[in-house]
Amino acid sequence: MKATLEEIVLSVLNTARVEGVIKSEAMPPIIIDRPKREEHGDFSTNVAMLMASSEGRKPRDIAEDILSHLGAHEMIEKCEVAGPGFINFFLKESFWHKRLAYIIKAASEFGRVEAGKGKKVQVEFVSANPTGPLHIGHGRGAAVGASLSAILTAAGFDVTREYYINDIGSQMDTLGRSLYHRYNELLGDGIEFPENHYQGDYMKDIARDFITKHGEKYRDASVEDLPKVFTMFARSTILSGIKEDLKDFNVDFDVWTSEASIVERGLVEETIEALRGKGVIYEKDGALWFRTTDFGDDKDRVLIKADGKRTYFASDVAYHMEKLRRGFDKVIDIWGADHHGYQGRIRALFKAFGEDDKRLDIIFIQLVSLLRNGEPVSMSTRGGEFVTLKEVVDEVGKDACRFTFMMRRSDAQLDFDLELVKIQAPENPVYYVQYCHARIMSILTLAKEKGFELSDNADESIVERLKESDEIKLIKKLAAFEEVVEKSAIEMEPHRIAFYLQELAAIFHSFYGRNRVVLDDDKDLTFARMGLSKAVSVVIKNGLAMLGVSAPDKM
RNA sequence: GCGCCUGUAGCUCAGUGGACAGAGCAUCGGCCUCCGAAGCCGAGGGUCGGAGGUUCGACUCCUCUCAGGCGCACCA
Repeated sequence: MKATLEEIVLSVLNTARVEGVIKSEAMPPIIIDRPKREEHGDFSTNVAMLMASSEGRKPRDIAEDILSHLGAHEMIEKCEVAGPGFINFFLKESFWHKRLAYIIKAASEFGRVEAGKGKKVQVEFVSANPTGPLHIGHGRGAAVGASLSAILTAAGFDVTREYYINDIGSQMDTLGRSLYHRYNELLGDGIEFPENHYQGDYMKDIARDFITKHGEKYRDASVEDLPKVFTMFARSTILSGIKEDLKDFNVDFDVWTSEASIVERGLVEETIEALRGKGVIYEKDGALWFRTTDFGDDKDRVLIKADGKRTYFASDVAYHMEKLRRGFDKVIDIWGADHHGYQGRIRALFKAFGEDDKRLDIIFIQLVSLLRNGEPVSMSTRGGEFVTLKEVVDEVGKDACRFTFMMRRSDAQLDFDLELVKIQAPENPVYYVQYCHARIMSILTLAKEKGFELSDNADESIVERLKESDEIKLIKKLAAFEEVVEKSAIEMEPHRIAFYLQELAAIFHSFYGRNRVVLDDDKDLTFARMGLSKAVSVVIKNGLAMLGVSAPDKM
C-alpha cells in the first residue's frame, strides 16, 4: 500500500518537474505515513513541506501543484491538502474490501512479510549458567528472545535460536563442590556448608538424586581432589531442569552450544592466534591481553590470566568468532542489562576483524524486580531464597506471564508483584485479547448452527456489504498487521505486537457492541460480517502465536 | 568520577521529526428478555522531570541539568 502510494507520488513529482512546476534538482525522500486521526485520511505525506525551503514557496502551494498533477487512481477515493501542507489520501472502500478478502484467504499465512528476504539471523538468549533454576529475570529474556525469533521468522528471516551454556570454569567447580558438600551433609558428615556456594534447596534435591544413583561411593573423596562426577551430575540435572522449564514456557531452541565444547575444539587458541595476527594481543604482568581500547573499549581486557587460566571473556570471544564464521547476516545477543558494560569488548572483536559491528545487535533486558506483597524477593542464585520461573508460571499461568513480559519495552524496568499479578490475572490484557478470539469462535459456531457457513475461497464480493465506519475501521486495522510485524522485526521490538493486538481486540469488541454478526433476515450481510470476524480471529491467532500465547476457542 | 537504561494522566505503561499526546487499571455515571458482560458506551484527569539549542514543526534529535536503576575484575 505504502509502496504503491510512494510510486504514485514520485511519478507525479517527476511529471511536475518536467513541466517546470517544480524546480529543485534534489528530490526529498517520499515518506508515506499513517495519520493518527481518521479525518486526516488513510495515508499522508509531508513531501510538500520538505520541499518548501528548496522550492522557496509555501508548502500548501506546492501540495496543491502536486495534487493538480495527480490523476484518478483505482484505489484512491480522494486526496486533499491539509494543515501546514500535508497531502492526505483517502482510499476507496473497494480497496479495503479486497484487502479483507486477501486476509481471509491468506489465513494463517497472513502476517508473513518479506523484510528479511532469507537473511540469516542468530538470536542468542537466556544462556543462563547451569548452576541453578531459571528465575523471573531469565523468564523475561526467554519471552523476549522467543517472541522476537518468531517475529523475525514471520518477517522472512532465517532464524537460529541459540542457548550458550557456560559449563566450564570456576563457577562449575563451585557447583561441583556445592553438590559434594550437600552429599556429605546428607550422609551425616557434620561439615559446615561453606559460604559463597550454591545454597538453594535444589542442591539438596540433586544431592538426594546423587545418592540414589551413586550411593556412598564417593564418601571418601576429598574436596581438593573433587571427582568430576559431582560437577557433571549437577550440570546435567540442572540443565535438563532448565530445558523443561523453558519448554513449559513455550520457549524452544534450535542449537545449544556448550562453552566446554568451544574450549575443547581449540577455538580459544585459534581465536587468540587470529587476534595476534591482527596485532592486538600483548603480554603484561604475566597475563595475555586483547587491546580492545583500539576499538573504543574503556580498557584492555585479559584473555589468559597470570595463572595460565582462560578468562570467561576468552571463550566468549571464541564463541562470537564462531558466530561470525557461521555466516549469520545478523547476530542478536539478548543480555541482562547488568551486562551492558560488557558490550564494548565483544564489539571490539567484530571491529578487530573489520566486521561492521552493526552485524551485532545487543538487546538489553532491564531488571525485573520480583515482589511479593510489595516486598522485594531476593533473586540471588547462591543466596538460596528465590522464586523460580517455574513457580511464577505455575502461579500466574504461561499465557499471562508471556504476555505480561510483552507489555513493556525490554529497556524499561519492570516490577513483577506476584500477589498483584495473581489478583489481577483475570483482568490481564492477555485475557482481553484471548476473549476476543473465543468470542468470535463462538459467534461463528452459532452461525454455522443456523446454516451459515463461510466458504474458504471467498472473494471480495462476499464482504462488499461492509460499509459501516466500524467495519471499515476494523479492516484498516487488520490490514496494518503486516506493517506492524515488519516494524517489530526491524526495530527488534516484540512488544509492538502485543499492543497492536489489544488495539485490534478493542476495535472488534466495540464493533460487536454496536452490530450483530448473525442476522437471520440478511444472509449477505451475515456472510460479510462473518468474514470480517473470521479475519480478526485469524490475525489475533497469528499475533498471539508470535508471542507464544494460545488463542483458545473457549475460555 | 566514567558509562548504559528510564523519567509521559492518581498508578502501570504506549507513542514513526508532523496535525488536538494515547491505552489499561483506579474513580464516577450508564448498558444483559437480544451472537460470550473476561464485554460495551460516556465523564473527569497532562507544564511529556527541568533549562537551553537545531527545525517550517520536537514527547521524539543535540547539549547541559535533576531524579531513580544498573554497571565500571587477571568473577562468571
